[in-house]
Amino acid sequence: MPELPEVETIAKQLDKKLRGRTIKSVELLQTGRETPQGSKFVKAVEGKKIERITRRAKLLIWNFTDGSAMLAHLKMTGRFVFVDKDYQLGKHDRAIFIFSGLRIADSGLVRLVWSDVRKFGFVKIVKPAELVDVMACYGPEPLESQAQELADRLKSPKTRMVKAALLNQEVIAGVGNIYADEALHRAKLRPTRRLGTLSIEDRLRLAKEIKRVLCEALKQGGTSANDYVDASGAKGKFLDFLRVYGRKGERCRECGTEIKRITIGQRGTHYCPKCQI
DNA sequence: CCGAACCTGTGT
DNA sequence: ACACAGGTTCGG
Repeated sequence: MPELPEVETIAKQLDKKLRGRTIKSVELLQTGRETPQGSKFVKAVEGKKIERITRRAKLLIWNFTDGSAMLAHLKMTGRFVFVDKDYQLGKHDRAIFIFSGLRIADSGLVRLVWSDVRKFGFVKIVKPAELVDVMACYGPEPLESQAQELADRLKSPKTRMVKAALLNQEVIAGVGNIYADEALHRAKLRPTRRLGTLSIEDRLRLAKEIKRVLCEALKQGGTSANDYVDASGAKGKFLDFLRVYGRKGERCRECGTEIKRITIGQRGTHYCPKCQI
């Protein structure tokens, strides 16, 4: 589900609410997607003080004051949502985190629920050294990099389709299926184009559009195409601004041509056959 | 490189 | 019944 704008939105909300707090207790409702497993996980997180909560690629990073961290990947349907004391447990809830210092008077939000319908997501406790490795294994952060640096990442392998390259987190971090399609439309490039066929201008234009679309989506709190909600349970508002994603059969907002849908790397891929060459 | 796998839910 | 869903990893 969430890509960079959605994960960033959640990271900021969690950071604002939880920075400086201590994880008082954790209730594991369903085991199997946490590391270490079961009671070891509970033992590893309880009592940890949160220094700050950040994002790298599509990973949420809960930095603890002792240098260790909890990584959380939401994959397709993962959620972190603040709930009040009257919250009724849902079928797909995996854990509830309770934080010290949070009172009912604090806008009534006392607990954070981690849920995940499809169970692809995970949380993992890592030591400082492993955290360094994880941070280094991804490509550059698009919102913190110059367009030229991103453009340079899109040179090779020459035979790779540009859409596939955009989905590879080692090339550029945080771009997923929605924003790959949207950036390619804005840059007027077919998703099937091979990297080797892109001119210097093409790559720079694409890099700029990647930055632009991610920035605009972030301002709208991300895109709720299916299940996505932020930590307050609210949907993202960028859906209304999408130009191709999920618009198969509808008219291109630029030229009126019918939006096509093809499959690249087992992912639905949307584009305008007239605007995108 | 491609397809399958991990899962559940929803829409046609 | 079948296609499809914001992701990633693994095997062939």
